[in-house]
Amino acid sequence: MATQGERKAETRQRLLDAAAELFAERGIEGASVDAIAERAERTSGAVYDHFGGKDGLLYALLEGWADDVAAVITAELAAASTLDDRLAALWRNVAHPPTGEGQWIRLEHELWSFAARHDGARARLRQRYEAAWAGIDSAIGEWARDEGMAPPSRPLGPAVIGVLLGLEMMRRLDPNAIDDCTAVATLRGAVGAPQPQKEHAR
Amino acid sequence: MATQGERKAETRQRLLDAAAELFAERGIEGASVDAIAERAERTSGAVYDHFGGKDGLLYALLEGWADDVAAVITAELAAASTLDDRLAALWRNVAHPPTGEGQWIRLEHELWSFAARHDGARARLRQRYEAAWAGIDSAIGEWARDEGMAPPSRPLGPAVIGVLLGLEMMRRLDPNAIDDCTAVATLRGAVGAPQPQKEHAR
DNA sequence: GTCTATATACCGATAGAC
DNA sequence: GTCTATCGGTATATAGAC
Repeated sequence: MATQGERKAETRQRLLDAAAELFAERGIEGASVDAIAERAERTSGAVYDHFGGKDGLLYALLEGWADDVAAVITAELAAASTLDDRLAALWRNVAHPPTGEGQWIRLEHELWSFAARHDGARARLRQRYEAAWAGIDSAIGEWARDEGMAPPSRPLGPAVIGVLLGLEMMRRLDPNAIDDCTAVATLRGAVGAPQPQKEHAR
Repeated sequence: MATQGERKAETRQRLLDAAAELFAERGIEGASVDAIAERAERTSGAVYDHFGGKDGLLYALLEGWADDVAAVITAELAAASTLDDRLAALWRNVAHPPTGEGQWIRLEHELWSFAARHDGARARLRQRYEAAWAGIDSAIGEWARDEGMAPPSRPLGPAVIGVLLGLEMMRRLDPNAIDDCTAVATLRGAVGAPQPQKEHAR
C-alpha cells in the first residue's frame, strides 16, 4: 500500500517522463498540457497542481535532468582509455544513443530553441550547460596529462559540446553525412589535438 | 500604377518576409497564420491564396532562401585570401551577422527542429543542406590547392556546417563561451588543417 | 491529489461579398 | 486578390465535486 508521498512522487515522475517524450516528439509549443497528462495517465489538473503550469513543468524537467545526462557520459568516458576512444564514446552518445530513449538530443534542441525565445528559460539552460562545459574541461585536463600534451590555454568545453550537437544536426538530416571517423577527427580539432594518421592533409 | 502581377509579387514577398521574422521570433508552431498576415499588412486569406496554408508558406520560404544565404557566404569567402581569414569569415557570418536581420540562424534552428518532426520538411531541408555542403566541399578543394595541402579524403562540408551551427548554439547561450580564436581553431580541425601556432598543445 | 466541467481565447481553414 | 465573417477544433487555465 503506497503512502500519499509515494503516490505524489510517482505522479510527478510520470508527468516529467511524459513531458520529455512529448516535447521531443511535438515540440514544446506543440505539446499540450492535456496530451502530457494523458500520456502520464493523469489529467491536466495534476500538471497545474504539481508545477503550476506548462512552464513550471519545463523548468522542473530542465533542472532534474542535467545530472542524468552528465552521469551517463561520465561513465562512458571512464571506460575508455585513449583519447580517440574517449572522443568516440562522446560521439556515440549523441549519434547512436544506447539507452531506451534515443531522442534526448531532439529534446535538447527543443529546449535550446525555446530558450532562444524566452529569457527565463535561457538563463536556466545556460546554467545547465555551464556545468557540462566545466565537466568537459576537467576531463580534457586529465586527458592532456595522460597523453603528455600541454593543457589547453582556454576553456574548450563549449567548443566540444557545440561540435557534438552540430555534427548530430547534420547526421539527422542525412545519416551518412557524418561518419564516425569524421566526427572523431573534428573532435580532435576541438580539443586541440593533432590529427594522428596522415590520411588527412599534411 | 502597379499592375496586378506586381501587386501579387509584392504580397507574396511581404508574406515571406513576415513569416521568416515570426517563425524566428515565436517558432514555427507558435506563429499563427493571422499574425503572419497581419505583419505583412494583409489578411489570413492571402496566405491561403498564395501558398495553400502554413506548410506551403514554410516550404516556399525554405526553397527561395537557400540561394540568398549561399550568395552572401560565397561573397565573403571570395574577399578573403588565407585559410584563417576564410574560416573567420564563415564564423563571422553565423556569429555576428552583418545584414539587417541577425536572426536567420534562429530560423535555421526552427526549420531543423520542425524537420526533425516532419518527414516532408526534412526531405526539403536536407536537399537544401546538400547544396550547402557541396559548396563548402568545393571551396575546401580550392583552399587545399592554395595552401599546398592534400585534398581531403572524404566530404567535409557537413562537418564544417555542423561545427558552425553547433558553436553558434553555445555562443547564444553565453556570448563569451566561444571566442573567435576558438572558433577558427575548431574549424581548422574540421577541415583537417593543422593548428598553426604553438599556443595549442604540442 | 485527482477528477469533471467549463470559461475564455485562439488556432487553421473556408465561404462568400466585393 | 483581398476582405469580413465564421465554423469546428483545441489550447490554457480554473472552479468545484469527490
